[in-house]
Amino acid sequence: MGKVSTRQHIIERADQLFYERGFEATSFADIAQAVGISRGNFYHHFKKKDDLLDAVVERRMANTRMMLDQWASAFPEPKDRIRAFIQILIVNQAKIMAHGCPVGTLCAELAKLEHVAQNSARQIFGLFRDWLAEQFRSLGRTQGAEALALHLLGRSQGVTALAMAFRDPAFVETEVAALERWLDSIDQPALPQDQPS
Amino acid sequence: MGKVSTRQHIIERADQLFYERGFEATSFADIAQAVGISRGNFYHHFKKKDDLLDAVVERRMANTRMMLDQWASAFPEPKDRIRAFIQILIVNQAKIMAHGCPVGTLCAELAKLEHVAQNSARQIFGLFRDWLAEQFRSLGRTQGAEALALHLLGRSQGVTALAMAFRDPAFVETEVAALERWLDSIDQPALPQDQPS
DNA sequence: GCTAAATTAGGACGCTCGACCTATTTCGGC
DNA sequence: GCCGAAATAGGTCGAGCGTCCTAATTTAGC
Repeated sequence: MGKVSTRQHIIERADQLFYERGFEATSFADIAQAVGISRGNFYHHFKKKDDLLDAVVERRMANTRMMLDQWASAFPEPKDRIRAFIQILIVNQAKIMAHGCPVGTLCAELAKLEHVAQNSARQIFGLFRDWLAEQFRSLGRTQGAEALALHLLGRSQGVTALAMAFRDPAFVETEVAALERWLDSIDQPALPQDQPS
Repeated sequence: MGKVSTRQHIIERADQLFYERGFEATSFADIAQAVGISRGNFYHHFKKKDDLLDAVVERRMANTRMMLDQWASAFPEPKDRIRAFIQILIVNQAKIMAHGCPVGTLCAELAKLEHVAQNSARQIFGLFRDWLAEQFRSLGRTQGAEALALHLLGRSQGVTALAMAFRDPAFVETEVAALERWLDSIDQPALPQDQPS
């Protein structure tokens, strides 16, 4: 039936704990206890803690891709798709105020540890950046699409950082409203009849 | 004599290492080695690691106050003061790309550890918020001064987050330029006549 | 149904950590 | 110059960590 493999179960719980407590602060014993298996069993699935981290990052990549695809199929309009991205700040507001952005905080931690996996973690941001850039391109902003994507990504990261520090729901809502106004104000240039290069 | 007390020396090095490597990842042995003292000597100055963290946060608070005061005395115009804040992103660009914002990353780490000192760390953000709000008030924005301050603080945090992840100097410079344009666009309402002062 | 492989359990290791302790040295007030 | 306090050095302890190991159990192929 709904039996998920132990390996998958480990990855899911590790994903959650890495998010809530951080990578270094989460021990194998913590995860084993959360999954309900022995510590020894652990090492049959993941020899090194870094292997587990790789699997978690891979899972987050896959989940992110799924989410982006889902938005793309749910919303035909690029602006609605971008709005869905902005709305994560509201949908996950409680978690964000408690533990920040899963991607941003992981990248920050790995950067401080000078961990090899920080390149992989950065790629999750890359997924959002590229997807957002594509939406802005669909809006006709073929020129600075990537800059717009990075701008929005950065704004979103800033909201999560202060949300975590101040834990003020009103701030999050104010900033989300500002982001949506910013999005609305983006001009959707009429397509020129011929491309004057 | 430039002789600084051992205690002060410890705090300075700990401040630096907490920033570069993170609080938990920095051990007493690391700091002792950096200072050039024995581990035993350490415990004469700080009984608990949390005591040292408190001292580091206090130091950062004091340094922040000094920096803000310095800006206030160097720039009579509120907009120039705010511009000085924005320019930290350029002045500390290299450090920020390597280790992020000292305040933001510390708050994030302490939040994940559910550490008692996260309230103290948050106060450093509070210093910036209040100081920025005062500048916006001086600009005539008495109404939404704090919201403007938090907006700017958040924008700055977002830049540091992506700067750390992507390590792209061009992104930082683009966003700083955007922030300065945003600042310039803030309307400075004409003072009403009945404001003699 | 047998057997080899996959899975699980749990102990053991070497190490590092924060914390504590006891000596020894340095220093300042009188 | 004496002496008590401050400062420094370095050892030790228990706990927790990632890692590894061996043994028991379950599973799957033929």
